[in-house]
Amino acid sequence: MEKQLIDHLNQKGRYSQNDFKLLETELKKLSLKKGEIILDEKEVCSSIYFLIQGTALQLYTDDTHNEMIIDLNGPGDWLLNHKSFATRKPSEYIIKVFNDSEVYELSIESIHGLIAKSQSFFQLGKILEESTGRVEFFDHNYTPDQKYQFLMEKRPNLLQLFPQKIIASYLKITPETLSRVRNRFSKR
Amino acid sequence: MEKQLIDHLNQKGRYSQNDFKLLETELKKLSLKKGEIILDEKEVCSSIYFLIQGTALQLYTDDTHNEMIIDLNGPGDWLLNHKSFATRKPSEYIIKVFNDSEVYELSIESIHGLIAKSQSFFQLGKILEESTGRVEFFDHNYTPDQKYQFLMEKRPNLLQLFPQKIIASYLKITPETLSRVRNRFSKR
DNA sequence: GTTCTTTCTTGATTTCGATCAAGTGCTGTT
DNA sequence: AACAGCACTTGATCGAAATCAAGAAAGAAC
Repeated sequence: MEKQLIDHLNQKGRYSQNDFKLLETELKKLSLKKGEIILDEKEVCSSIYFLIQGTALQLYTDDTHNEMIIDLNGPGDWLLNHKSFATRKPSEYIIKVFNDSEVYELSIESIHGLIAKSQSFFQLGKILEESTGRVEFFDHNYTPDQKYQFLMEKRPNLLQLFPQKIIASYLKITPETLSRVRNRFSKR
Repeated sequence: MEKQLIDHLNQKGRYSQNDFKLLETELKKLSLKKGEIILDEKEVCSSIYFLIQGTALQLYTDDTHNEMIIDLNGPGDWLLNHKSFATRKPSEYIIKVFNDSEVYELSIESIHGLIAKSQSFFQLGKILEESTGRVEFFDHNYTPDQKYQFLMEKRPNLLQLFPQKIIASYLKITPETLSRVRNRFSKR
């Protein structure tokens, strides 16, 4: 099992050596090519994925065929649609990798099995709930500057991982505006 | 137990007569005066509340002391902070009633007890996940007109239950703009 | 009832980000 | 090296919603 996941779990909770052994047998490592889809629209989210390497985005296509990006992810993030996972109903959005990526897949059945064997795995629920990386610019009515600041503070790695037009789309601003924001920030 | 809750549960899942009996013993009925706080900031959300009568709002105060309304609720809605409830960490926002209200309180201990007695109560998890009434204007960059349309379609009752300045705040638009939107819609 | 307060409406003005447009620079391909 | 294609920058213009301002309407208090 990758050190990355071990560190992540140790940081978020308490797991024994035996827990890691149990977990290891359930993980499936997948290598995905740029653009491959992890969870398609209308599909039920029945696994969670730990992003070891690469990048992923979560998006949907609205009525006017715009791709609306609702989350960006980098190494160490969990990929799943909470709502679909919990309700067993079709996902309203797509999760796909943006670059060639490596992920661990952990199915819902595996999770149930693990919990049956060790109570430690109850902690997974909390991790998932916490780790919606997703910054809520959305609740507020933030200005482009505030949104960018937020990203710099909360998820600076994303700024390195994605081109600006993707960042701009995620922030719901135009690439031109993002360019001007960055220009302003660089002069501070 | 109020018919309202029975109907709600029957509509969302399958419960036996006995389930209802079990549930009834765990419910605590509370009468709240206008403005009373159900879940305060920094408090852990350790109960869920079914709003029988009245109205409630969920909000937080940002750095510049504006009250940011993130959800509005009417009779038949569940009140809770999912994230705080799941992670057992302090809530980032407040839930309070807007008018004199009646609610059923169901504690997390009660829920665990109920699930131990009847598997039916697993369904509660799904209900809660589904019933974030919360419309996501936030993911999109909707215009005032689109936001209002959304509300009319998805949660028309809110328009009757709250004054326009509250609605406007929820939609992140000014009361002036809301007034103009309504004027436009009335002429269609 | 009358007054006081708050909500809502309507109009005029301003402002910020989108759009339109052109140019620069980088990367990969042949 | 030359070119094509794409990402990013920079400037000019436009437009929609915020802000500013005043008045009308609806409630609450007396």
